[in-house]
Amino acid sequence: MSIRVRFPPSPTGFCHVGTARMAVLNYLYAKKHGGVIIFRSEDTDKERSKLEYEEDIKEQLQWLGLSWDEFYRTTELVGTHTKALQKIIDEDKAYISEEESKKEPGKMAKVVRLRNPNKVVTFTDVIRGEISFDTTELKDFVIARAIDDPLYQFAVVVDDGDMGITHVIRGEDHISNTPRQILIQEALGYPRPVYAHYPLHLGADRSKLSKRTGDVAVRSYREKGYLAPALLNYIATLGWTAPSGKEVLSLEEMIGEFELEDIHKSGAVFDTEKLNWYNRQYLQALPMDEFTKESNAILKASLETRAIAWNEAMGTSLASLIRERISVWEDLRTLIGDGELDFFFMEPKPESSRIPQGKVSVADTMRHLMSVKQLLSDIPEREYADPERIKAAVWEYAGTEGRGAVLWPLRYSLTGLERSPDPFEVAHLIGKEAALRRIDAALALISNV
RNA sequence: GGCCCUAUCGUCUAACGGUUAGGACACAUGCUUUUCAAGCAUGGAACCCGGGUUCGAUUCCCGGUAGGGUCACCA
Repeated sequence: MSIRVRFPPSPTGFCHVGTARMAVLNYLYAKKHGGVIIFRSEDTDKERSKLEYEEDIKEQLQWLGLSWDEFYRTTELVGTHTKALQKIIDEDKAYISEEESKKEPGKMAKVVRLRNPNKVVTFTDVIRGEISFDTTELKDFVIARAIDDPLYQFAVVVDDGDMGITHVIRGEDHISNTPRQILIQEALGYPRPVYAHYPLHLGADRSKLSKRTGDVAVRSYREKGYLAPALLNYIATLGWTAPSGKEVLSLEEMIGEFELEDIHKSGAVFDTEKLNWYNRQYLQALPMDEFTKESNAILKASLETRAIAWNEAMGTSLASLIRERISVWEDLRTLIGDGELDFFFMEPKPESSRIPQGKVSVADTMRHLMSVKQLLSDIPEREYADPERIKAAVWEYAGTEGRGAVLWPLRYSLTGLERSPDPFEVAHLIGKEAALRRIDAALALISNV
C-alpha cells in the first residue's frame, strides 16, 4: 500500500513555524517512502479563515522548498461530509439534538452529536507507543453545527478516510483529539491510519510559542533575511536528529535519513541563536556572486536612504569582508545602518583627540603617520592591489616603533572608527589615493590642536 | 482540577544496564599581524527527586515533582 500523508493547516493566520514543522515532517516521511502528499486547507471555521492566509501558507512552504501533490479545501468537500453525517444519523450512530446555541445564546439550534459507545480507546503512536483513553468523559460530543456545517473533528476524519490517508503526522496538541476521531472513524467504518504525534516546540521561557514570545511567522524570518534552506534545516532538526549525527543537512540528505522513530518525545525550545548559526553556515556556503548580488542590493538601498553615494565596484569588493561579519542579512542592514561601513563610501570624520593610540604623544603620532604615508606612497600602483603587499610595506616600521602606536592612528585615520577591519585591508579597498588623502586629513586635524 | 504526554550541561541533543556521560549552539580564557569580526586552542557546564528490580542503573518498573498538551456549536 502506498503511503499518503497530509498537512491540514487552518488558514486562520500567517504560516508560522509550527505549520512549517508539520509540513516538513510530513514531507520528509512521504518523500522517504515515495508517498503522496496532500495539502488540505482546513477552512471549516468560516469566520477566521481567510484566503490571504491560505496563500501565505502556500507561499512560505514553497519558499522553504516544500511541495505537495494534491490540494483541497475542506469547505469544498462539505457534500461528502453531509453524506457521511446523514449516513451515521440514519444508522443511529449520531443524532440531531435541538438545544440552545452556544454561539448565539438564546437561539435554538439543531446540532449533531455522536452516540458515544463509552469505551476505552487504545491506539499506537509511532513516536510514543501505546496510548489509551477512556472516552466516557467525552459524552455525546458535537460533531456538526448543522447537517451541512461539520466541525473540524468530523471533517478531518471523513477527509482522511476519503483521501486514503495512511499516516497522520501531527503535533501532540492533537493527541487528545485522537480518541474522539477514532470514535468517529469507527462509526463511519474507515480504517485507522498510523499515528505519529510529535512534541510542540517551545518559546525561550519554555512556554508555548505565541505571538508574545517572539516572531513565529515564517514570513518574518524571511524578511529578516534568513535563507530558506537554513530555516528548513533548523526546523527539521528541531525535534529530530539524523541517525548519522549530521546537523547541517540538505533537503535531500534529510529525506535520505528520515524516519518517524527518530523524532524526539520531548518538546524543544526554539533557539534563535542556533538558527543564526545555521544561517551563517548557509550564508558561508553561498556562491560568491550570489552573495554579492544580495549584499549589494542591501547596501545600495540602505546608503541611498541616507543620501550616501552608492558605488557598485566598492560594494562588490566589500562582499567577502561582509560575509565574515554577518549571520543573517538583517545583520548587514544593522551594520550599514549603524554607519560601520560608511567610510568605504565617504570620507571619515575622525576626532583629533582619538588619533593617537593611548598615551602616545601627538608628535610621535604625527611622525608615524607621515612615515606610513611615505611608505604607502612608495608602493607601486599595481602592487597596491594586494593587501599583503601593503602590510609588508608598513610592517617592519610598525614593528620597531610599536605596532599599536603606528597602526592605530593609521586605521583610525582611514576609518574614523574605534572598531573596523584591519588597516591594510581598508587601505587596499579604498585605494591608494584615498588612503593618502585621509592620512593627510588626519595630519591636518591633529596639527591644528 | 480531570485525562494524556514528557523529563541528560543555560539551549539542542548522543547514549539503547557497565562510558573519564560524547557532540553542537551559547559562554569564558588564550593565540594569531593594533581595534573589531572571523579562525584556531583550551575550559566551565547535565543524568529532576524518592523507592524498587539488578552484581551493577542516566538507562527498566512504581510514586512524587516539574513542564507541556487537552478538556468548545476553534482548528
